[in-house]
Amino acid sequence: MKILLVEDDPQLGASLERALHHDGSVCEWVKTAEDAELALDVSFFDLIILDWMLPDQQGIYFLKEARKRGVTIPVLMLTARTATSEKIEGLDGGADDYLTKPFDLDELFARLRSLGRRREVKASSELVIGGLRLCPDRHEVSLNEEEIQLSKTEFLILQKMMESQGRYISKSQLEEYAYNWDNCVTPNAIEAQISRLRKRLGSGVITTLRGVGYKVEKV
Amino acid sequence: MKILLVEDDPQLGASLERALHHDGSVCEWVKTAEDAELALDVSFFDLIILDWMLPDQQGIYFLKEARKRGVTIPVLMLTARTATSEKIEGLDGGADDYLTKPFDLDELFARLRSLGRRREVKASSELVIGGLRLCPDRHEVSLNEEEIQLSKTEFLILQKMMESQGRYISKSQLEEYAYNWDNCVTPNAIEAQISRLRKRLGSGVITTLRGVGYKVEKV
DNA sequence: TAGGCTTTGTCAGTTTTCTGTCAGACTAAC
DNA sequence: GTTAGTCTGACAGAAAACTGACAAAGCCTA
Repeated sequence: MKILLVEDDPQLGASLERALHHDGSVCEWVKTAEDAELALDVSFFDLIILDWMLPDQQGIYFLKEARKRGVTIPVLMLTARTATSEKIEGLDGGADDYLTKPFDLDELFARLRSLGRRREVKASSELVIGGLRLCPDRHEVSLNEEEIQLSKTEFLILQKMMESQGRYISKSQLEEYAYNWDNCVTPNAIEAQISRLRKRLGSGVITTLRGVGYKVEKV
Repeated sequence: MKILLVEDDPQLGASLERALHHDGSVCEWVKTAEDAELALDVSFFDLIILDWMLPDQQGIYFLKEARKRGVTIPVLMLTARTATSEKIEGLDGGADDYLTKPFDLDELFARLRSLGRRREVKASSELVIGGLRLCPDRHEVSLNEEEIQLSKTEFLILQKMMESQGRYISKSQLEEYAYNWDNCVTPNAIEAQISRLRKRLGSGVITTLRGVGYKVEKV
């Protein structure tokens, strides 16, 4: 895991850097918000550990700016402050987690693992709804542990529906997703695909709301 | 945001449920791991608040099992324990965040927002009046936790009425909203829709004020 | 390259569901 | 009791969705 550590306290910074290295992570340690910004522009990071107080800027302002610029990397804030109102400011400013000094290194690592895991989960992102399971990487689908063969388009459509997590998804959305608008197809193409999907998954898995769209039901 | 609250302490549970409702979230409160599992099988949630100690199972085991089964919903664990080793166990068991009792409600909300944001869950603007709940996002309606199927137009009309928050809303307003004036329909079209809505929601939910309009009553 | 198999969009016919209209009943207010 | 407004069951037209058949296209194998 590649971590950007933004901490101006030389002692804490050094020991954190050492500990992170020891933990098997790659760590870039910067001491100012300006350097942090530079680092973000230049490299890719999985995680940011951000001190609340920095010499050139409040960490929280740096964070807010970064979020505005579209940085979505998980951020764990460090601070000596324990006041709840400030924790809230931090979390609402875009932090994903929050730790008050002094803290236990092991807890820090556990929180980092938790933050990092989420990213991995998203990356591998097996989709599960009830007994239905879809693995985009492997291009596999199973229903109640039983494998089901789907064609390419059927798979795409089911994936899109499962990604929307129980929300109805319209035919035009599915069309856009499955055909990229390149191919002009009739709306009936989607209907046909849904019909074929139902034949394979059994009825009851995909429900229709007239005029709205389709969704995958928990079965 | 739809939240599953797993907490056996009746006092804490009740006050959390109230607070979450007040915050605009939909909250399903269960007291045992078994019920939590059931709830997960049946409904979709954006977030889980999980107590460490449950009557039938340790919350952490429940969580580990759920993660194994592919549940990726963010989880915030609640506990009276402050020992770091247990925090670590919680986080490594699949929790996304951790809060020790007693905690500040505002901090809890901030952490929930942070978790929800991470998931890129749009803060779904749930409409709630008494036991009636409407989620425009999911196109779902429930009355006293029981789901109710509505057609597209019925849904639109109920939504408009619920948005006007206890004020009477006239037939012509509803007509404008539901038909965009494109379709010239008789006022009776709305009356028919109201009649159908009443059939589904039960009488007493929608009241009429002659010459003025309709409103949704707290039930 | 031919033949067989699968995939998939289209068509057409069918089915399902929705929904506006009508007519007659009902109701509250005067 | 009258009247205007509202309610609701029945109905029918329309819209949306479903599905079997088919054919074009792609792919694999011999």
